[in-house]
Amino acid sequence: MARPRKPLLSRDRIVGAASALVDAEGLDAVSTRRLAAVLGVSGPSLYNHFRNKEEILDAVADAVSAQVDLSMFEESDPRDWRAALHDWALSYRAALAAHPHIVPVLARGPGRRPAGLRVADAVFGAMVGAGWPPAQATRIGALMRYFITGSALGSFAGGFVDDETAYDPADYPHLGQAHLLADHRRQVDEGAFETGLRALLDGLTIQYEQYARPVGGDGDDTATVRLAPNRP
Amino acid sequence: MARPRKPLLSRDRIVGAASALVDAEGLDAVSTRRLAAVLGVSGPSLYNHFRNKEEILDAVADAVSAQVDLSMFEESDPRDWRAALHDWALSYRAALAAHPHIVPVLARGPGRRPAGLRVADAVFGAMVGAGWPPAQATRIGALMRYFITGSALGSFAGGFVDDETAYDPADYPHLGQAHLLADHRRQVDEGAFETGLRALLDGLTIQYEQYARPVGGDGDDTATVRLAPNRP
DNA sequence: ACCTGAACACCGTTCAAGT
DNA sequence: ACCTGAACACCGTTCAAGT
Repeated sequence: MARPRKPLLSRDRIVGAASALVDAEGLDAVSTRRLAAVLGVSGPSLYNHFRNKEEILDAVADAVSAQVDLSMFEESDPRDWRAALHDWALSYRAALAAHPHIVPVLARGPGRRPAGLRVADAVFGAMVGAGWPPAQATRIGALMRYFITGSALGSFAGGFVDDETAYDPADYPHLGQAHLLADHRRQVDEGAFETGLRALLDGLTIQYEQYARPVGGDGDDTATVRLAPNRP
Repeated sequence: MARPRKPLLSRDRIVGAASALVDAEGLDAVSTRRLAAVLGVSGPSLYNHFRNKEEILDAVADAVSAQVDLSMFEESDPRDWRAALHDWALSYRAALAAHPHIVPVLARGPGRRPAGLRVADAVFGAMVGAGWPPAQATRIGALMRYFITGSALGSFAGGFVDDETAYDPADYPHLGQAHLLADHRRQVDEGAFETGLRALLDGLTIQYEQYARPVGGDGDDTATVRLAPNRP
């Protein structure tokens, strides 16, 4: 059999199988040959639908970005930038946490991935709409990304080994309980994320009062922006 | 020739060559065979010094962690946790920015890497010494890691493509200038890092007043800790 | 257009053999 | 102890051939 009358493959089928493989066994488990085998075709068939393996993984990453809820940026009062950012961060993190193995691919930046770009666009637009100067809105999009992808990638607690003898008190005087972290992995990571997110939003609130005036307060929908020096 | 009277290889030589290869050509360029060729030996020789390729890359990552300055945690007044955290974050980011390709390996967590553990130990010890409750000190270590590694990994600006046609205004109404980001890559990333770091420290300062009282104010060097609920 | 098998230039790792 | 070549079981990708 050379070409079937109905195509065996589609971009969506390939992305679906690749996602499942990434979730189940990690990035390293994805080879074009294994992926093709799962799909019941031979390895080179994939190249009729994607230029190379990287493009397949990019599509998997973009499918995760597509899961991020952006509705809070449309619905809410533009003055509620803080609440919107908070809810978006939770949704973003939840999407990444559900597919941790693809995060390194996603963290490289939006590039040309449509869903990733929609996320960047929505955040930037909402912050500008809330009265942030564009340069600051760009920075907010970037720094939130740093924090969220960093938290999804690192799994601080999971990075420690569950082995009491691994952390000699003579070498690391304060890490006596570190081996316990592996157990409490989820709690520690979620606690750190919550604490960090709250700190970030509190800190940005302080900066907001220096950089901008909110928009739309009295039916005036143009941003009244006051530029302030970068360091107060 | 089978075994030379003086060893051709050492762990340090291997790590040095691997670091250079990672910096020059990225993670994917490091294969055991290429690395061995650079070192003038055959591929399997490396296995006399490291168990596998992953261990070599872990050692490269740890060499980067070893560059992080930790002196601010020893020298400073324990009450200056904020200044110490700030300076440490800059030093950490600088170390990662100098070797961006190894960041994905480093971001997986300290594991058993000695230098990475020294970093975690120093931060945790300093925060507890400054009066933070241990659970909060753990979270601070984690969230700072999230932010710093996320910023070193993502290069938000570098993630955009320098191509005016890539970001159609119909699809992404707010990304009209996005293709310019590639040019200003360093500025945007550094600006976002500074803004985020300041926000994080401002936010933590607010939380500090709820969680703890500073230590050593009147020659009393035990922490007086008041536990507060996680959400105020 | 879409799939195939064969082929090319690679991989990481094991292992017996050498000194 | 430390290096070697041979070998095994893989890779990603190209390409001519088939329908």
